[in-house]
Amino acid sequence: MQVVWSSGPVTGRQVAAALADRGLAYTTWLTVLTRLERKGLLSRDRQGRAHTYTAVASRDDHIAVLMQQALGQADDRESALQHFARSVSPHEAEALRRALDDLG
Amino acid sequence: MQVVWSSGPVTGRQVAAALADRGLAYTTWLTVLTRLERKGLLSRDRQGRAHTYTAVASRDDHIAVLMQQALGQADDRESALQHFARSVSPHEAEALRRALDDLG
DNA sequence: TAGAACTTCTACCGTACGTAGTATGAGCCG
DNA sequence: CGGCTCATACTACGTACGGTAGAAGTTCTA
Repeated sequence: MQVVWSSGPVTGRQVAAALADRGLAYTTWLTVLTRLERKGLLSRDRQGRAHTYTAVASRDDHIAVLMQQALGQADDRESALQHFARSVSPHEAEALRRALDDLG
Repeated sequence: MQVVWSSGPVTGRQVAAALADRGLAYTTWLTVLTRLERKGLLSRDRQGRAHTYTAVASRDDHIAVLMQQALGQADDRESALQHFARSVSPHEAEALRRALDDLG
């Protein structure tokens, strides 16, 4: 499902071609694209007879939203963030620290 | 659903009492507890004729798991973390920084 | 204008969740 | 010990969503 994102704006035909190895029908991919659009993850744009689908947000932005949603369930957001910080690898902790420093 | 966590080990009766304002049947809460147990979020323990349900992980731990799952969809985890870092409030960024520092 | 390409509509299946009734088992009290 | 009460287990129904796809309708284009 998310694989679609990686390749920039696509038409149904292109998706079906890119993921032909899964042996799914073309209309299946159209349905998937339509549902992703209804869900707000993709936007589309008619180009001649075909639609071109574009990701509304980058994958990283989308992941940030998902993480924020998880965080939203917290009673105490900061405490939850602290737990999360303890759950990442040292390498990732370092990356996170750098990112925070870059915030200024 | 998640409200159950906050109060430590509980029996079905206690849950139903605590959430009586929702006007749901007692057996509804039993079903919910059973499903949460099957899902691995709660563990239970027979205490006489009743079961006592205990959260397997704290809410914060659970949230950390959810956040990790979101992160797991990333192509480049560090990049995703950086995006996430940019999505938190300054206050939370500070808390996160402190938590990372505490990691040693 | 006919055919190809593309979409839209509709559909079926499985799974999950919200909600709850009925049946069954366990413990306690007289 | 027998029955009453309480708790659970089993089953069920509706809704929603994701995966999968065919049939019907629309729009280019040669």
